[in-house]
Amino acid sequence: MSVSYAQIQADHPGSFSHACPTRTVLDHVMSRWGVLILSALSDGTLRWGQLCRAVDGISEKMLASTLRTLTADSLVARESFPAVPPHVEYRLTDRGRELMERMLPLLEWIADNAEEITAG
Amino acid sequence: MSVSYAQIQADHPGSFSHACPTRTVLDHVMSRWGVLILSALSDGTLRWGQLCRAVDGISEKMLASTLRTLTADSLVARESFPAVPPHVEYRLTDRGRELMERMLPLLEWIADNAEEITAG
DNA sequence: CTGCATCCTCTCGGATACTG
DNA sequence: CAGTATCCGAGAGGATGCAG
Repeated sequence: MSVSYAQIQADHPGSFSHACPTRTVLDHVMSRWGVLILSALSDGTLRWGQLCRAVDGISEKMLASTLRTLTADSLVARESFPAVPPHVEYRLTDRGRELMERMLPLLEWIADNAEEITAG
Repeated sequence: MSVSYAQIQADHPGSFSHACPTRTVLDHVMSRWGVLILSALSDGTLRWGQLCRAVDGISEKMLASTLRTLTADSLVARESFPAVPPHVEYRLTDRGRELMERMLPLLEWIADNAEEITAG
């Protein structure tokens, strides 16, 4: 049996309604930069500078802001190594990896179909 | 073999870079209201008024605007029945259904974990 | 019933400069 | 290297009113 939206709402009454936590998570995870940061980290640990380059076009401000949100949601873990110069690593948590397992098939489909969709 | 972000980018060079069509599709499909409208339609055809009620909290302006975007992307089909009063139906296209097949597992995970994430 | 037009607000997000 | 602080514009998005 494949999952249906009706089934999800039956299992979670009130899901995706206005004030539901799902809306908050949706906003964080499906945000413009959130998706791309999570995707970049899905290939492994990255440092700040590497992330800045991996996520094409992101500003330092949005990188900092989005990383704070994702870290607060325990989807991304931040590890700081006291050293000069500073060294900070970001990686997915187990929860973040679970999320990306479900996100990547979607991204693959988008990569496969984006050209045709925007050509329309 | 499970899909990886690196593999997606290997198959589609330049994917998810700044000016890539994937960015546009991402913005449409993962937009605040786009997800919810597509989800509501994944259970079947709905009329304007039903959609307005199904997507809790949406304004008429954003419903119209988002529907136009999704229709232009051929993810949603609009069918108008000449009658008084007007009768208009919206449903997923085949392309839209393909998309939602990959989106729903993600939404299910979010529904399962949202409470714990926002509690953090 | 199904929208479009207008106005207004507020947040996202870019640019730039600065710090430990 | 890894951020923070500040300013500012553009666009998302809400409320209201009106049209076919």
